Amino acid sequence: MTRKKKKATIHDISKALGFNSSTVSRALNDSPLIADKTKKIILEKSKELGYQRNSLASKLRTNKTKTIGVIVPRIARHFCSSVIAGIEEMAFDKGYDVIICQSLETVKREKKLLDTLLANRVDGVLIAISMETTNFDHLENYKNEGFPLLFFDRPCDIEGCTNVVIDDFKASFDATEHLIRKGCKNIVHFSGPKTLALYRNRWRGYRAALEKNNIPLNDNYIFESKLMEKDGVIGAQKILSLPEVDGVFSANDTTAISAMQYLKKNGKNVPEDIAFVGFNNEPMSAVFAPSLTTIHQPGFEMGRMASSLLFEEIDGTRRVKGDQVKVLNPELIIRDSTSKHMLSESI
Amino acid sequence: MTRKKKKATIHDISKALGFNSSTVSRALNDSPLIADKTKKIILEKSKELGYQRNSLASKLRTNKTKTIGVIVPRIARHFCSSVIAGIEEMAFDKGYDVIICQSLETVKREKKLLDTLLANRVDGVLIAISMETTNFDHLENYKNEGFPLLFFDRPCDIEGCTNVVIDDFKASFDATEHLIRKGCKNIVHFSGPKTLALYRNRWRGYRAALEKNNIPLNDNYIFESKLMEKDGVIGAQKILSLPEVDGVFSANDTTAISAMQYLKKNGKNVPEDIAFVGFNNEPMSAVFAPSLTTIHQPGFEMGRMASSLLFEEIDGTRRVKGDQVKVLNPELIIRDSTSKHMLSESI
DNA sequence: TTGTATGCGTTATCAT
DNA sequence: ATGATAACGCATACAA
Repeated sequence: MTRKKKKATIHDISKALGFNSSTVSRALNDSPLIADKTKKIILEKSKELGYQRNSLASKLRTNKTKTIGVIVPRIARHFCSSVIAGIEEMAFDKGYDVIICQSLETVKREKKLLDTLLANRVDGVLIAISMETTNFDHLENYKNEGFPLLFFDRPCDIEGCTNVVIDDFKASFDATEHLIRKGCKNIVHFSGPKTLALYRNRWRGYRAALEKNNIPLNDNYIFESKLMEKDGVIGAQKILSLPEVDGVFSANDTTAISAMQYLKKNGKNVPEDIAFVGFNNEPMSAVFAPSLTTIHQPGFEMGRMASSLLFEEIDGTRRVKGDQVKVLNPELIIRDSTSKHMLSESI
Repeated sequence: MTRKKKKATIHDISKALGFNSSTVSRALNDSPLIADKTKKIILEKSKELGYQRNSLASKLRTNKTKTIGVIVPRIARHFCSSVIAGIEEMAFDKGYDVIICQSLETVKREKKLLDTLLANRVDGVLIAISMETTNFDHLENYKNEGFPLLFFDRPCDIEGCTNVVIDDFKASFDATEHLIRKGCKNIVHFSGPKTLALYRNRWRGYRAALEKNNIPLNDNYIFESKLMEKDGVIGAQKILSLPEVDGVFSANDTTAISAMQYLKKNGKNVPEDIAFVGFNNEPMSAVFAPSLTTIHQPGFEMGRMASSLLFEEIDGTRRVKGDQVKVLNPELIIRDSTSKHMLSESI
């Protein structure tokens, strides 16, 4: 256990060899100006001395970090980690590093993370805003300064933003109509905070499907929450007091599964008594009994798309004028939680 | 959409106010040397100009980044994200930033990430090595240079390392003995690569439990793989050709669940025909039918412990001489996948 | 309490 | 093809 050694610098290499430090720098950057044999000598010596470039100095000098930041609500969520995988793949191809951060659904952390990323002069940021984020000032400031900031999954309404999202309206419309086709007449909707455009869109899709099928809207059937596990229990309890309810469209899987568990324990059968459709296609949903019909979102694709747009903005190859929206297509995954064989289905 | 503006520096503030830039620097760092009213003026102006400290310059100058790196195999894994939560909490208290990275279980990425972290001069690194990592050279070099590098979950055998782990031997012993008590006589073990000490320990625990209970060891019952989903299917297929098998101890939940699914589809009942114990307590395991008996690891606690030790090493308050191991206690979570009511249980 | 001068390690712009 | 020098933005030792 040696004591912490001082790191070798290009000056150490230059002194050891008699070359000037700028020659060393150029050689280490594989500049075409430097003779091959010189490069070889310098590279060897640098290995010998255990040289490792100080990125801080380099970034400070060049004013480029070749690094982007990503802020997601929670890295553990399947959808988030898919998006991250897509981003990392794209970034790798472009030679960029990625700093992953989680806001844990709080604005406070979101602000702090954004500040830290910018203090570290990342070249751009991709963000899925937190559930608490209703005021966009902290984002708008940076956006107005011309900083490459791009939103995915949860769109942001401020001017001049690029949003990469899935078609939440259509997905929810399809999900709800699927329940209706399965014979459901009294469909509850587990909604997230309607302060988020995302959840407003899902709610609108639900309503549109009911309207189109001449099913009266009932405000008592909209349960708004943060869609945590406990909210599923609360939702299930409310449902038990509404015996006519025969279907649930939940804006995420976690809450749907939690509700199904509670209902099963309390003598309700899924899908026979109540059918369920979730959202997100968490791995858990395929494995729960009954497996959950849900919406699959192309997370990996979204990550690739969002980062590729961000890189265009960073490189200046994309002119950003006014709002831009890229919409990806979600997919309804039909499973057992809606496998009723009811009369209406064959009509 | 304004064009990218140049960021304000302490010099801009100093010029605007007539103070020297070092006064500005001190004021922004809330130095006690600076008069309160001066501080106030400088702070106001800095806000007006939208000043934001350039961390790169600051870090370069001070040779301290107040940042640690964490490398985990996959951020999506429940256990990993629990550890990260613990690390982030501890780091927040100490005023450190955390850079999260995933090796995706490959040495290549692991090396690259470690290099990037060190090029960015993080103050220390916490790592759970990848499954492929059998050669520790890339880690040993840094360790030998006195760099604060600390291992968690998957211990590292190189000299002078601190490892924060759970008692994998005991957990596996308990898991296996639990199966034995439930009447299992022919117990298969799904093992990870035995090149990892972690999986060797789990395998040893399994063997020790069999030996203690006078159950002959059978090498055909050890299925070694990378414990992916597909390995569960392969394992299940092998089991179908071994009709005497009545129990499985799997070194992770994913593989166990995948195997249970396959067996169920092929007419085997769990736990009646074959009982299962997994490892990791993934959320999915509570939700699968039958729910999976498994080992819960205190991830959050491990994260707090590991980071707290790392900070001691960074601060120099901990003398690191020779190997150190911190062992946390896992917990057997008994669920339906081992709920046999067999004769032997009541003996 | 504030100012002056210097350097962290790198790269870019000159010059040779 | 290589060298000399300045500058990126900040923090600190020293001076006043």
